[in-house]
Formats: sequence, structure tokens, C-alpha cells
Amino acid sequence: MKEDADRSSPTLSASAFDRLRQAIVAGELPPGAKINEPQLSRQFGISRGPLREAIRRLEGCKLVEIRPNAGAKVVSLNRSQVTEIYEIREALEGLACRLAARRAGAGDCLQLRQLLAEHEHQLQSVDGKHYDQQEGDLDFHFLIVQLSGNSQLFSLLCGELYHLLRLCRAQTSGIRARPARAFKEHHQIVDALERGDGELAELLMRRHICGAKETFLNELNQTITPDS
Amino acid sequence: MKEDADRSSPTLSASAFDRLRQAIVAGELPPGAKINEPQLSRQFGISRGPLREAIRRLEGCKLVEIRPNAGAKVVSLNRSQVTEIYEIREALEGLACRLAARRAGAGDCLQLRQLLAEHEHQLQSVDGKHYDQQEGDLDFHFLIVQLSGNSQLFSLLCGELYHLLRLCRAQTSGIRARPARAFKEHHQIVDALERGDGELAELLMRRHICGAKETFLNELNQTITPDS
DNA sequence: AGCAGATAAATTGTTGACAATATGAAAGAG
DNA sequence: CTCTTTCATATTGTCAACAATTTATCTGCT
Repeated sequence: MKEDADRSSPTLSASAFDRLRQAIVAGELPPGAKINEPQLSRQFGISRGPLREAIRRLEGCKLVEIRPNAGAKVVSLNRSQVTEIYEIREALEGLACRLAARRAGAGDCLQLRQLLAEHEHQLQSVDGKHYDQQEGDLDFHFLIVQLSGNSQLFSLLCGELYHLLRLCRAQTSGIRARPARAFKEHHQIVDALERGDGELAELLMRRHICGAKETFLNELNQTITPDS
Repeated sequence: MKEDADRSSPTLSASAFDRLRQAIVAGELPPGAKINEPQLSRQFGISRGPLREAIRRLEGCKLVEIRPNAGAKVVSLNRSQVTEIYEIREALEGLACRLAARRAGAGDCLQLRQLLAEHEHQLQSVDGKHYDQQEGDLDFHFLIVQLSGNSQLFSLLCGELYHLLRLCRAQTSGIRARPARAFKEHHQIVDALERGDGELAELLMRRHICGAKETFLNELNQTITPDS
């Protein structure tokens, strides 16, 4: 949580929302952490009014839980809840892929390939940056959701679910498994998109996410086990 | 928008949230309507602080759109956006059905049948109450989502999407088509759930929602066409 | 010592006032 | 007459203080 002044956001409430969300998904405010309004208002140099509005917006993203008269806490997800999120993600990104296959042009697929190439390059050169590979993975999925053309789906996945996923990932050690396999699967998905094969693209994406779920659950097992 | 004092909610903000959401999904605050803070705060007899918090929560439900320094408006969905929502709903409720088939016991299915019987009875007796049939339809879907056991899915569908659907329905004339067909499809879905056939239950639910989408889009065409 | 209840501190909920911005109306130029 | 500019109004954004509730601390009793 940096103490920098303002991120040139139109309103203090929006700025606080951005900063808080960033702090949460980065793990600086770990799951279960209490949201202390006086402390944060001092830290951000703003009043409690806009801060509370930001917290209510975070509640809408399901990143914090508010208990009346007892304040807000960063949401803490146990294994079954993480599984639930991956189930939802599988269904929604499968849909995104099916839709994207009908709308993606040659340029779109090229953009996807370039993105994958960049990530592959970053991974091969600097081995210490698995962290970025994580964010890169979301970039890929982000782009496909955008290609789907379904704006409601976009706001659901990129506005809520992906942030929840980043929050979950911040809980684990940060050591990523199976980057090579993920790249292969990503390319296969683009293959299907290029052919306009929505059915296959959906199937591949669902499998890809299902595998990611199992990988992540294994990582959770190897991490400390508070189970929240 | 009733002027009654308070609905015994723990906090004024939560109370205002409930009242505003109800007013929106009931069509009392129609799509595109401006959310006037001074007016509503007078109307609710509360200060603007908790009211603003309620509005930020409504934004999280996607029921209002906030433009910085210009206030909030009730969201207005055009045909393509409604289509997008139905696409998402199809994927998510398909998932819900598949999951519910694995968890639903005999008692759960009986409860579903009873619910359907009640609705069928209401429909046959009082013909003027198509309106309730609408809400009853959501009750059925609500129960299935609950049976899925996926709490994240529940909060997504019942906390957000269903309210959006009710908002959309308030735009149309209120004259419901195809109640008989819907009942038949509902029963077929319960049939599949009873047999524990998740694949079939998902397929039937997806078809059911797809049909509901087309019906609704036709109703929209017969209504006035501002297209927002 | 350990626990129950009372007291004090801290935090959340709420309010009304002030500042900044946007909306709408009136006046003036082309 | 239309468009632009200016000004008045209304609304949003923010703040600091107060009230209500919860949490923590400290007694006093068994």
C-alpha cells in the first residue's frame, strides 16, 4: 500500500476503490484482514465518506464482506469456494470462446499470437518472473473475453471474477506450475478460433480452465492450510 | 415507491438499498431514470451519506450506472444487451442444473414439484395474475440454483442477474406468453433431476432459457421501441 | 486464579454543511 | 433565427463532528 497522493482519478471515492482493490488482489491486504476506516482514511489522506463508498463498491465485486456495525473484511475463500469460482469460470469462458470464434478476424488472432509470443519470451528470458506469467495468463483470457463481444460477460469476468482469482493466487506461494502446458493449450485455443470452430474452442477452454483449477487446488494443498 | 418509514433493516444504508432495488425492478424507477440524491434522501427521510452508499451497492449489482460528477441513472438495456444477459444465464443455469442433478434428493424434487403445482394452480384460478407467474418462474430457477450447492453461483444469479431480468421484464407490457409450455419444460427438468441425469437437465435448462430469450425479445418488439 | 459484569476506548453509522462540478436559462453576437 | 457565451441554479463530491454500537480493558466476586 503505497502512500502516493492521488492516481489522477476523477473522484476520491474511485481512487480509493482502485487503490484498495489493487492492495487486495496483490495480497497486501490478505484475506480475512479487517478494513479499518480511520486508519485507511488517514493513509489515503481522505475522509471516511468516499472511503466508505469505495468499500461498498468492493462489496459489489465480492472482494470484501460487510457485517453491519462490525465493519468490512477482505473475503477469505476456502477450497470449495475456489472450486465454485472455477466452475463458474469454466462455463463463462467456454461461452466466451464459442462467441469469440464467430467474431474473431485474422487480426484478432494475430494479436493473440503476439501476446502469447511475448509471454513465452518473458518466461524464457527471466526465470524469476513467474509472477508476470500469472498476470500474462489473465491477459490472454481477458483478450478472448473482449473478442466475444458480450459486454455483460466482459464486465462480469474482467470486473469481478478475475480480481477474485488474483486474490486467490496471492494466497499461494507464487511459484507457478505448468507454464509450458498452458502455452500449448492457449495456442490450441487460438487454432480453433482461427478456424472459426466455436465448439472446439469452447471445449478446449473448458479443459484448460479445468486443468488450471486442479493445478491451483494442488498449490493450495502445498501452501499452509488455514482453510478459512 | 412507498413513503413508509423503515423496514426494520439493521442500517439505513441497507434499508435504502432494498427499497431502491425494489423500486427499480418493479419499474417504479424506469430504465434511464435519474437517481436524484436530494429528492430520494427527503423521500426516505435519511441523509445523503447512507443513500450514496446504497447507490454504490446498486452499481455493484449493475442496476445503476454512475457517471462521475453527473450522478447515477437506472441502467437501460437494449436488445443486444438483453441477449447478452440471456446468453450468460443460459451458461450459468445450465451449470446449476448439472450440479443440482448430483445433489438433489427426493425431498428436493418434491419441493420443486410442489412449487410448480402451486404456480399452475394460481395460473388456472386467477387469470389476471400473469404477473405473479413471472415471479413464480424465477422462484423455480431460484430453487434450482440453490440446489446446485454452488454458493458463488447463487450469489451471482440470485444477487445480480435475476434482478436485472426483473428490471427488463418491467419494461414489457406484463402480458406473459407461453406459460403452459414453460410449465411443461420445468417438469421435464425436474424429471431429469430426479433421474440424476445432469447432462440432460443442463440441456433442457439451456433450451428452456433459450426459448425464454426468444419469447422475451418478441415481447420487446411488440412493446414500444426506444432501443435505448 | 478464573470468570462475570461494568467501564473505557475504538470503530461504525449518520448527519448537516461546504466546495466543486455540471445542468439549464438568459443574454448577446453573428 | 440560431448559435455561442455567461450566469444562476441544482446536484454531486467531500469533509468534520456527533451518535450508536461494538470491542477491549479493567475491576470485583466466587
